[in-house]
Amino acid sequence: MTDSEKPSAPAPRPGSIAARALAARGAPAAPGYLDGLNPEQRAAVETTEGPVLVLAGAGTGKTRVLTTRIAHILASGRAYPSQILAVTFTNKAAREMKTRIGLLVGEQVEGMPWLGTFHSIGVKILRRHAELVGLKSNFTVLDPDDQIRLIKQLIQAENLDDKRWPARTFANILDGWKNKGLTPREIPEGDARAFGNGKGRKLYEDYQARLKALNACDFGDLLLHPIAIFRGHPDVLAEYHKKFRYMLVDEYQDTNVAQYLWLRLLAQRPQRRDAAPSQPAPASPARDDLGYSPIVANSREAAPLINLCCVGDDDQSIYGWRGAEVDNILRFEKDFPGAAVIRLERNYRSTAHILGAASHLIAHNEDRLGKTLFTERADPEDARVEVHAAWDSEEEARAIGEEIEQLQRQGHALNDMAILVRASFQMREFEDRFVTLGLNYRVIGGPRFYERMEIRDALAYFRCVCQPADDLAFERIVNTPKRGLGDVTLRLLHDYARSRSIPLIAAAGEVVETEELKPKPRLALKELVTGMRRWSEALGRVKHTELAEQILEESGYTEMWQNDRSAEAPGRLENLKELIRSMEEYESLPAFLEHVALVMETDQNEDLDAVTIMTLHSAKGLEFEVVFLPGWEEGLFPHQRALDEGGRSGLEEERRLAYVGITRGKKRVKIWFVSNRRIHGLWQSTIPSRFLDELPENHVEVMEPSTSYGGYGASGFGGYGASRWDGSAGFSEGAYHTPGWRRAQAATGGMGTGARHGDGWSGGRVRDIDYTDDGVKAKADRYARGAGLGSGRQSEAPGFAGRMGDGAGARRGHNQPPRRGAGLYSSARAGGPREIAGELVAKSVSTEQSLFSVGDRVFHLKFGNGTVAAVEGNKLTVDFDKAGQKRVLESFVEAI
DNA sequence: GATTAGAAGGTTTTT
DNA sequence: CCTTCTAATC
Repeated sequence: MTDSEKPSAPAPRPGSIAARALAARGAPAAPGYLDGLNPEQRAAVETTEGPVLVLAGAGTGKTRVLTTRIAHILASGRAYPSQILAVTFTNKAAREMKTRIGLLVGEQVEGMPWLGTFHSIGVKILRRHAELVGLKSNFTVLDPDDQIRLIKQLIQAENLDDKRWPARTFANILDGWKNKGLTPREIPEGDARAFGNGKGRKLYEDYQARLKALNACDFGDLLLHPIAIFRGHPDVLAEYHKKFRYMLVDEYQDTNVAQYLWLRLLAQRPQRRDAAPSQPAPASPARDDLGYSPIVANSREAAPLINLCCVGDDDQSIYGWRGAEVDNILRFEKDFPGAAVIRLERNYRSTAHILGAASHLIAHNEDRLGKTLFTERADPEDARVEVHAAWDSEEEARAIGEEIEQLQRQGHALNDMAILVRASFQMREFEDRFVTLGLNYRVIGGPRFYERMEIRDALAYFRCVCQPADDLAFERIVNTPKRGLGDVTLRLLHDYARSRSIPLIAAAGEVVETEELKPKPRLALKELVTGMRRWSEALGRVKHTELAEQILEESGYTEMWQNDRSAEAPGRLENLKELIRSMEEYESLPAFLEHVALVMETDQNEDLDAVTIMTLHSAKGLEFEVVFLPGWEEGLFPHQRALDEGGRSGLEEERRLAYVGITRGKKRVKIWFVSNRRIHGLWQSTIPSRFLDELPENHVEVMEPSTSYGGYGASGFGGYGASRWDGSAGFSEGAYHTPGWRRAQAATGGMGTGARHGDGWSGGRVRDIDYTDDGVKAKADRYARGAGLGSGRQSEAPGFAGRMGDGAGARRGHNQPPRRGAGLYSSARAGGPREIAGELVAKSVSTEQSLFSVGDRVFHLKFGNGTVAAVEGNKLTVDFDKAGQKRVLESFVEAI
């Protein structure tokens, strides 16, 4: 045990006279840290004993409660810092918590070794007992990339076609199993059969065996191994039972089954009478089958106290798709009978309109514990939640850009504004627009620093040096830079290593002494091997930052990039320097490596004033004065795939996402939807999201389209006919059946609930953007240089020549969205019949004979009358009288 | 072994 | 449409 407990002077036993005395002492004059808490928050802080569930709605001071609670436990002498287990999901949350506790209790926070993420605490526990699961305590934590490479090897070893059975897919399946806390033996038979010709279970077993051989584990194992240890070694578990007096869990709604089991093992003390603390879990992940009886807290006899406090918000559970079990939070009271449930509903963040809109929306969900946020702020000046329509996504970006500029002119900081999108492909249009506007923006969630190729290569070198058994790292760098050590050499090394059961590096060391390799590769390998030996030997002797530099120099890695002519090379070298710099804070190379494995993140430059663009998922927990929510269209949001695969609960999760989005706004929330969006390069008609119809009329304002683009459709909502807001049309609860909904359907040619969108939506990536740590600058520079670094993208920014005006299509090339309405622009453009590929595509190509033939006159709801120019299956090419030539689906037109 | 053409596939993501 | 990865070249 490394932490600084003082067993000689235990904290007063809760409930003891000393404890009560302490509490009483605090009672008359409440300590300062309790000031300013509302009654519910205060209850959440002061109910220290027994299980507590705090349902903390968005913006209700959740973190404050958590940190104050810890401060209170410490200040009242209930426990020492080292006796508190406080778990979060992200490093960021852990860091913030630590800082804020520090503000309350000062130095004491430094004595809290058990404040961290599930995974970092898992690592800590595992390092202490690694040998119990067959690892050495200096095991490596594999990152997903290594994991996939390893799985690929295994799939090939099984003689499976790695095309048909992609490693990535198996990695996902594996992840799912581990999220559920399942060991190879426990996975459902069906699952096991479904992958790789029934070899799923075998692959899982092989994978685990391989990890053990590599002295490594993956992220999932950081939870699963401790669970196995706790189950198999009651003495170890007891040690932790004794240690942790108070447990706190943040974002409880995001916990998966494995995390639940982990927590439960720690929280559940053995009962006196039926002393069976650890029962084996059966194969099924279903909670009721796990063999746990509810924990009876503070029950008669000696059942020890479980001072577990979980904080969460079922309405913000948005990670079901990656294994989170909302059910964990919904069942808390059953799991822990007698639990105190405290609701925090007083919101300090948003206006009444925003809260009203969010609450009304989320009320459409059935699976929830039910909370209603309220605020005391009542400012008649507060803006309602705005709903805007745009013709297409380009206009959406343009209009939002304009609005942001206007807000900026009014004195708002860009830092106070955010654009929250459902899917990352939506970001691009905003980026493009902002670049042409010269508007600073920052993208959250791009490729992370530690995921960059050069960084991963460098780390692989370090890993080889620190952990000679790390074959994966060795494989990564054996021929980087190019040394002429290709497949042949590697295969030989593998065979050699396997036959002797030694790691690759060791094998390499031996092979170079033999005649097995040709002179050239032999020499190259020898140089690498001697380098490794030299570096390993220098490990404790030379300062780690210097050693790191030395490794990169001597291996030729730095040189490789110096000789690289490509545009990215300088940036990569810069990143390598940054890597070395960031090592300063750590004591040694191994210490740094551990940090890297768990904390895959880069600090964003927050000094710069910039609009934030990010996904709704990554926005959870944040707040902004002004929030833009674009893309509220069926199929995109709610996402088609969530609907298809998740059914009602999928829809509910999407709705929670919408709720999260709205509740990020403090002052203003502006929702947008468009009528046409480009999906996979093809333009598709879209219909407004059902969530729009679930917003309450009295908190929402439907905005008229700005004048320059107006003129389409009869009402404000482009082309969709009247919406429920602009008439006296009644407002009913039925999500699918509001007048607006039905009209929208009718107006788009009877497109169902997205069914026609084929197999889903998606889009390009923003990944090519070569962000340095400061995304904003990198992107701007790239355009400033004129020479595009990436592929295609720069072709869309025509030089910079003439900022594209706001008029329609400065950039419209041959792929255009359908022109709006009755061809506003149809004859305005220069030259001849334009090639218009505005395609409305359905994947379900009917083989039937078309009802139409060339020359037929047809009518299309959006494009008006036209003449059929060509027929191709169920797709027609139509020369519209006003809108030009388009390809449309037969079902979208009718004969006239 | 490096370059290049073609195919596949394209929600959300932390650790 | 656009990116990414693999297979087929030189």
